[in-house]
Amino acid sequence: MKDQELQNRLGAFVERVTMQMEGFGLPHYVAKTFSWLLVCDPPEQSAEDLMELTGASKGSMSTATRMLQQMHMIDKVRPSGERKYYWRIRSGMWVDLLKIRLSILEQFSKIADEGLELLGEEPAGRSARLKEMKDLYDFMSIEFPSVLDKWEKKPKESSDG
Amino acid sequence: MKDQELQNRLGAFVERVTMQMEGFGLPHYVAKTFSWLLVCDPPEQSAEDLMELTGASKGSMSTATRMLQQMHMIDKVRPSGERKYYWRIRSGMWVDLLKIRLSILEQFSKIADEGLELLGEEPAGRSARLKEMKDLYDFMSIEFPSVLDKWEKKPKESSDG
DNA sequence: TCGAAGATTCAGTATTGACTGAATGTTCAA
DNA sequence: TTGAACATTCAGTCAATACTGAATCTTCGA
Repeated sequence: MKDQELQNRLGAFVERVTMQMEGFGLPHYVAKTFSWLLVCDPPEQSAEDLMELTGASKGSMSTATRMLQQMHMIDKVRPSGERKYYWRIRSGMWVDLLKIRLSILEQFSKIADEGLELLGEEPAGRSARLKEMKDLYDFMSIEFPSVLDKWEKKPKESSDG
Repeated sequence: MKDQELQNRLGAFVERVTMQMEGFGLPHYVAKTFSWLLVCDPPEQSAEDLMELTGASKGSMSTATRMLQQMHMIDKVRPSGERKYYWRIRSGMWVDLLKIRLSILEQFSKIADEGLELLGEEPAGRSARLKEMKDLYDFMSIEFPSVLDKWEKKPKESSDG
């Protein structure tokens, strides 16, 4: 496959990843920037490179890289002797992303508690909806982190497989 | 606690739940409508009731209830002999909500596959980022559903606890 | 079939948020 | 300390989405 053809096909692929990441609440260009960083060569790209790949403006790119960095999804690096910064996907970021999303489960349990406290003197039937919510999220707050734990303790296969 | 005071406190509680649900991508009034349905008395409320509780317009309420129904979060009921419809939280909806969100995990795995296919002839190092993504989501696509399964098979405690 | 209660639609308006790029700030080699 | 390279900020513009409510449609008892 020629370089240009690969780049075109990757462009279509990047669109799909971008849509998926938008579902996580990322703005379009932030998602697109991240998606290009997933497949670009080399893995390190400057702001200028990313502007060309995504078509975003200087300002958008500054925002995009900052947001992705704050979400621990990409790292900023500066090779010694260079004036530019480069950005690359942060190793292990997918697990971190899952952890953050799973921590929301505990929020749900806590919020349900607050509601149950307020309804304490009301007839028990009125609390049934919140109780159902709390029971599930309590359970998941224990089970999901233990799955992540299992993943992190899992021996990784070598990359020649 | 007086009725009015309880209602005021529930109002503040509903605000919190609303914010949380907005994080799921629900528009404000949709989230607010859902949140009131979690704690209202009785659990069944008409569109008119919900308009008063949330302050939303007729049109917004029509949209909100339709969306929540399509997401299987609430049910529409009409008591025999009445002209009005009533809405109530759907029993078991929290598990369904989780299932939908977890099905996204499989999407990630599939998307990573597409990318890996495209990069097939490239040096192996270039695929490392997608490989890391795929491995994690493959694992979670198996583990998370089995947690849900465990929940559904779990004997439920009686409600007098 | 009629009409009143109730539900839905949708064109118009308001609001929010994304995006740009010129101005400004920062860094560092010389 | 200077200025060239690069990064960031933010006021202004544009686009997308939420929300309203009058008009329209549906339902069902009489």
